[in-house]
Amino acid sequence: MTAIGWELIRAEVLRRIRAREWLPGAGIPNEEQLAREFGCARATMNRALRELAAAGVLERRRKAGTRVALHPVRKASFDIPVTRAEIEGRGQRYSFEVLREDLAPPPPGIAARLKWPPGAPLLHLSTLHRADGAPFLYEDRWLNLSVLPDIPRDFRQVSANEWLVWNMPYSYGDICFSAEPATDVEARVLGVAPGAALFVTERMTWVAEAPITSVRLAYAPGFRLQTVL
Amino acid sequence: MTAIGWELIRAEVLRRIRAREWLPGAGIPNEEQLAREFGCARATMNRALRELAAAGVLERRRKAGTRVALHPVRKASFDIPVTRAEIEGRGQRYSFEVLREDLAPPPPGIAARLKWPPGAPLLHLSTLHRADGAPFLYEDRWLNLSVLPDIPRDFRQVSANEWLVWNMPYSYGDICFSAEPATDVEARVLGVAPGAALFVTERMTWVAEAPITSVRLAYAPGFRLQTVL
DNA sequence: GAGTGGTCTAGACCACCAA
DNA sequence: TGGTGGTCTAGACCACTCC
Repeated sequence: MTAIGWELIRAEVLRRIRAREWLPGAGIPNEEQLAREFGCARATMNRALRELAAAGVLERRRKAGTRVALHPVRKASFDIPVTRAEIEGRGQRYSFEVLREDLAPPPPGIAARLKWPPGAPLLHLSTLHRADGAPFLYEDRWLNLSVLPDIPRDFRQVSANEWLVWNMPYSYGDICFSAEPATDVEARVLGVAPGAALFVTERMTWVAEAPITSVRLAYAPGFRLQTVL
Repeated sequence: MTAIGWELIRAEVLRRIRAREWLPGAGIPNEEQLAREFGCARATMNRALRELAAAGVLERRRKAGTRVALHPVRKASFDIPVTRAEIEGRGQRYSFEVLREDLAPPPPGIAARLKWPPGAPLLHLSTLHRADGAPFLYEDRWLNLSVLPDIPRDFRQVSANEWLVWNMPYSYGDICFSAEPATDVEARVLGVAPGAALFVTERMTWVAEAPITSVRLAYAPGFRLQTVL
């Protein structure tokens, strides 16, 4: 039973917590003691406990030691695939259609959140993504051309979504999910009644202090975002 | 200047990727070579590259080596707080009200997903959570009493939500987000029009093969789930 | 078969922070 | 100020997988 993998150790620690052998809020032995008990090196014990701390199960502080989290925060995480991959991953045929493409100043709300000077123009793109020909997602996007030098002439061959992933990857931003009634435009494009409940994703993306894009994705009814805890 | 060794290395590797010094799809030097270049131990290099691989920036395979991810998958993650904490965290006053509490067989769909014998009863709880007195969240929950021995007589003093986090933590399950039109019950309870767009969360929770609870959370309009990329 | 990442070890030093 | 976790090292063996 020597040389146990850190994953086995993590599993055993988690078992003790779930089995109430170690109670929420109570401290557990320190790394050195546990390493001796499990017959492994301290670094291996550290790896196992670190992973559990990252998952929110344990709380670790120098000197204070390691304790079972009192208020375990459930952390959910999921992947955000490119729309093409999302649809093709379901075994459906992907297509898209650019509905609008022009230069215009963004509405004040979007300009403010992008910290974009009011009145200055951005590229405004509206795209409908289809799965097996049926409307799947309506994308309303504002693009900052000044940080996108090699931007394509038009986005009719490659969707903006995909182009950005290929050409401006590893940017950062925030994302927000909500349920909203379909606007008239969304209703018409997606083929639903105005006011229908739509799952909406809004993203703002940046690279090095410069705003790249603000996008609103309105999914056709039936869309579900699923993950495991 | 509080950055640690492996974090600095990770940052430099990420910089090279963003700066196109290492191109998507192309391989990068192996751990040993990079460790020599950065003047660190191979274990330190491994830590930095492992973190980037976990973030979806790098793809690593034995023998094949490490390459910059061709299709960087955006991974979003967020915390799911207890409802009380969520409301109090906004500086609002939390209260809740149990609208219904009885024993009944769950509807077939829920029974099937819980792998629960059809016709066998579960505890059915409906709770309205309020923020500053205004309806915030309608919770419709099915609880498996047989794995919850010390369950409270009633849930009027502590919400089921909170009791479960305290007494059955570290369970696992899945979670699903969608936008749905308000049912008649939800509309009446939340004070919105039937069919209004509601953000809905559905969770199934298990402990060691035994279903604990299935819950549907319908948020009042205006709710937004936010996180960073 | 051989090259690469994944992991483990034993020891060491350091940063942090509660006592 | 001492105990604890965070990290680094140098070396080693192993598992996987491409050639």
